[in-house]
Amino acid sequence: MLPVVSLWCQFLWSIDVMSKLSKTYEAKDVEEKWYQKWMADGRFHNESANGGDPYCIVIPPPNVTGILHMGHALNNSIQDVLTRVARMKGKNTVWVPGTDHAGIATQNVVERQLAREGISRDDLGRDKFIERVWEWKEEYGSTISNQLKKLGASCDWDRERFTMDEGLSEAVLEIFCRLYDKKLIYRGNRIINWCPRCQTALSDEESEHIDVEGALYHLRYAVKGKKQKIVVATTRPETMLGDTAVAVNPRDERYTDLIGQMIVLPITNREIPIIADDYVDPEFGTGLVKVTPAHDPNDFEMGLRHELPQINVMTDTGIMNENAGPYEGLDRFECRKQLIEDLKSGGLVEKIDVHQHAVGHCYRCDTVVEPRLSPQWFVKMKPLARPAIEAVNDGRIKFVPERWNNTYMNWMENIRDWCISRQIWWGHRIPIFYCDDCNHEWASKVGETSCPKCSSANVRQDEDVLDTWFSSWLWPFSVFNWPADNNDLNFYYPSKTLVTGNEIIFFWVARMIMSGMEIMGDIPFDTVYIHGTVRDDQGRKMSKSLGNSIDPLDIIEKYSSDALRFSLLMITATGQDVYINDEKFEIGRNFGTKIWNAARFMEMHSEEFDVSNLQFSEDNLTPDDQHLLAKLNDAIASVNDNLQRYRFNDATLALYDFFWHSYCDWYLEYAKPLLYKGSPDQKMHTLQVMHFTFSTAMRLLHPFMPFLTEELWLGMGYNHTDESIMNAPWPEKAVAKGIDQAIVKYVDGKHDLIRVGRILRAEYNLPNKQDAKFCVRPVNAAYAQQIEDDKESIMAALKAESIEVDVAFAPKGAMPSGISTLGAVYMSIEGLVDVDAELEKLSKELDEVNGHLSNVKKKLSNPNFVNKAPRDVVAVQEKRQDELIEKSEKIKKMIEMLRG
RNA sequence: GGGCGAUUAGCUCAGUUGGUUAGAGCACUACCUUGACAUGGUAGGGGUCGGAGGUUCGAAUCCUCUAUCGCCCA
Repeated sequence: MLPVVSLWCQFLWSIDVMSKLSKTYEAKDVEEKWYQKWMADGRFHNESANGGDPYCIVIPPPNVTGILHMGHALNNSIQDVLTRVARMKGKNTVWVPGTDHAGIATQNVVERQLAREGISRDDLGRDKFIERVWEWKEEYGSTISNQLKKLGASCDWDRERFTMDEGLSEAVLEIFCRLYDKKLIYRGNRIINWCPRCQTALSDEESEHIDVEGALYHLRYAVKGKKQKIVVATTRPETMLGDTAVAVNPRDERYTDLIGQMIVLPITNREIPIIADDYVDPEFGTGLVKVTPAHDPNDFEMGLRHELPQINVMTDTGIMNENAGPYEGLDRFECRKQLIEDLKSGGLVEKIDVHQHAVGHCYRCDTVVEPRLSPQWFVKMKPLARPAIEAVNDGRIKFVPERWNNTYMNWMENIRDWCISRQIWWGHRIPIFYCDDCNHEWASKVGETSCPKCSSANVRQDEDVLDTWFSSWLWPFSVFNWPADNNDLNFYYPSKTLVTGNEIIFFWVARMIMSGMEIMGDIPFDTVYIHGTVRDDQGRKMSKSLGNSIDPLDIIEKYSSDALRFSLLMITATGQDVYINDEKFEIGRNFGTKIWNAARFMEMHSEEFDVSNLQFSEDNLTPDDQHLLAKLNDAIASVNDNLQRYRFNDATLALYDFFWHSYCDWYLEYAKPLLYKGSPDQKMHTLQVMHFTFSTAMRLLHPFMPFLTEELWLGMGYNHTDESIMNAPWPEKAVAKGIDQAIVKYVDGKHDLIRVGRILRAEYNLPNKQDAKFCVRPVNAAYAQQIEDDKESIMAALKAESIEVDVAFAPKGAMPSGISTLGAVYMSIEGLVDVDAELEKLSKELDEVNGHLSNVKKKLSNPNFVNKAPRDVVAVQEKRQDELIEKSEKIKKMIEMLRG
């Protein structure tokens, strides 16, 4: 037993000596460790007093009841990238987090909790109930914030806000009173969307229209005093109990003689008039519509025009009331069934058609919404919309992608008043007071006990609370303690970019722009980046009921937070919906592993190396050094450019490609012989280039993979300059000089040459261990010299025993060969060359080249092309023609040699 | 009914102002456990860009029509 253990320990020890970095990357420990450290060091926090260039993002506050889903993960990964980049650029950066109180949702949660205890909120009473909600909030309300921390979100948690906290409540009351006094908030008896389950009004936006297969019922109504029956079509027959007219279009000649006659309603036998109104669409149904002013918004308007009575036939729980006659007490859908049965037996149903239509559903509980006549509070939107439309029209605020402008404009230009009162208890209570003695009504931010008009103590506050969005539309300035005049607000407002999904453009984005313009007189943010919706791999929205959601926390557990972030950003094309499955996250994990192992490799060779000196001499740069540094500069340019355009997928792709291919596949392999067998000077120089490049790449990658990069920043010792990579300088422009583009081009050619050589090896199934001899016939003397100078590294890449470089090289016998941009490559192998296979390969290649060539020739011989195409396009084709001719000639010569 | 988006390799998606015979990742095939990495390496097969028409010297890219799917609004 013992010897085995000791051997094992020895083995572990030897690995330990090789590298301080562990063999595998333990994401879980690393991520937890660094987040705690960043928090403890206060790295997410900033203050206006520190001055500088402000950069502020406000988080779209998730519901306090929420748990992190993939949409949040994407949304916050994007914000974190923007925030971390700004911070590294040295801006005074603040990302304000927080949650909203989600009135209906939270109330539902707590009511369910009470139900389990066998009590209702009414048993408890308003004050006690609110206490319970606060208790719930204290216990569970920080769930989503904690989950955001696992994601690595660098929010300024010292500034975390809640829409019901004192400061934000103050802002809500202040705004309400201001708008009330400006007559922009009013009370009206109108048709609103009523949720019979939540027993509250909803705004138009909160009623989600879902296409359902319903029925169009054709009902027969009797004309008074005649045997004639007319037919009306309706999707909600139960509302006929509240009909107060039947309407036709005045231009509909079929029914001209009916106008002014009376109808006797079935069941209730009430008499109602036939009226003429332009609203009626003669094409729909029979061209006759029943009018129910208390249960339909259009009928309501019609009712006002014709002074029709309004008969409400339901209670607020969706049960038929005393106006429903025999159906009193029945549920609305039960009533519908029963009523149709009764009408059928009376021969009063002409037909029932299958009918596709959109039915409003409560966005919180999915219950079918009932349009209902009810006194509610509204915000008058048209005056608020005007400046908000302007702000987008003149470009002060821009949407990315631009097409959302249209969606925004369309909604804003047809905006309707916003119903803000909710018949629930959890929320900001409407600050309106009524005097029961003199009927005075007024708004006040403080609790009132006497009437300012008649001094009566008989006053009471409105029972309703405000829509949750009435607090979140103030978010960009209320989080900075508006209305109190303060430095933070002056400094950080307006914020920079709002990052959100398209589903809350109306709910939230548009309203924030309106409140910003109205209250602050300035835009709340200058850019609105709308990202796509995260769906499952069948394109379905992720939802609990479908059971198709992927929990980001599971992904973090399985692959790491860095992997989650990087993968999400890499597969999310700008503004397009993103389809995910578990496997997608392997991209990020594998990339992280690749980086980790590259770091271990460097570290193994850096024992004698001082990372505090990364200054390499520009005169000593080898062609491969220059190539790597050129690619690094390209990556920096690409990442910056794509970030600016919100093309996160292209930014991550540039990082991925640079690191995996330029750094690992080419440079690291190039460096191996130098590090293992080179002179101390060569080794020193190579490590300088490697560490310089790696440390720059880590900084460029940090906003996307914050944890891994921080771990390596420390692990590699780069923290001697900046303690945390979070505060290290962001690579904004080219970082390396001394690069000759001709040499970069040569290295591209060298890579091509190596590729051609490898193909030759593969074609002859040469085992890895078997060395091969190569001959190269360069296209010119300059390349010949460069290849000669570079022979060692090319030989290593090709596992070649020797390389003969000769501009006049002619194979003595049959040799496998290929064409690279630097010149022809021949492989000398022992034994038989498969001449037929070589000939076939070469003739295939010749066909391909000739195919290209004939295309190019066709273009160039077309006078229209030569005359009309831009000169540089023609020049490209001409150059290409020359190259193709040359290549074609070469292949022909090779074929001849093989045959000869 | 109005608006928007999608349709490109077996799968998931890029392709930015029209200009080399269309790219990536995954999956697949062959070879490779070489002293960073098999969560890896090397090489390879695979699509003519939903369909039709048009504009143009030239179209995956622009226009029209059309089909299918999805989203938003009424």
